Amino acid sequence: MAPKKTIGEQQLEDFDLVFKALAHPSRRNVLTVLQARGGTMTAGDIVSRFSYAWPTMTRHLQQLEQAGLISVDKKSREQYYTLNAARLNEVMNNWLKWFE
Amino acid sequence: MAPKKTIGEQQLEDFDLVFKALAHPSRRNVLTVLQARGGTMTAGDIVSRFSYAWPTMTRHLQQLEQAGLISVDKKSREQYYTLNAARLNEVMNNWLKWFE
DNA sequence: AATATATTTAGCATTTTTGCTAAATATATA
DNA sequence: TATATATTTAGCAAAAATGCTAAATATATT
Repeated sequence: MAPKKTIGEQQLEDFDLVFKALAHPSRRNVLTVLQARGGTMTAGDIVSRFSYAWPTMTRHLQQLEQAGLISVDKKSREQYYTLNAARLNEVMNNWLKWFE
Repeated sequence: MAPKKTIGEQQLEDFDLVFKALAHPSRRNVLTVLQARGGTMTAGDIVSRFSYAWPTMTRHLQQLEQAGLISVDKKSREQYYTLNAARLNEVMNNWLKWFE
């Protein structure tokens, strides 16, 4: 049978993934670089702006993707990563609601 | 001489400490428990609501304190921890500004 | 003074995260 | 078909985070 998550459980899971993704400064930087450059970049463009080996960045990007903060679109050989700012704001504001 | 941090450097450091503190679900839970119970609790009250050994919770609380998300006031034997919701909202909103 | 209460510090083992290099895959170009 | 380009997967070592127990500290009570 399907996992059947309640809305609260889903939200808890979202908070977990998103806060874990945002825990590393370089992952936060990826998001701001994406935002600053219009929202979409290829993996290679992103890698070239950081001093990480490519596989290291690949993994950071995957974590951001699992959290839903970026999405990928493959075009021929290149991966286009797009910032999901709406999701970022939504999840964070949902969490911050508890502290208003 | 004094470290002389620019405002931007200070903010970067804030983001680092705050996001690191929020990375662990139990630390986030401590904040919501504090909020739900009026904003202030003793260390013992907090410990009793979680299934951690006391030293483990002590360390979580110290991390939250270093991030400025809670503050402590010692009264005789007890430590009163108080949620700093204003700081939480301020730091988070400062960061989220980049993605508006 | 002796004991009880509230909490922290020290030290250690386990798990998770991070970053790297080497190898693999997939698509494009010559 | 051979080679170049873009990127991921596998596997490992080092660093950081997490949780525990035992011991220490500090204050209150008897």
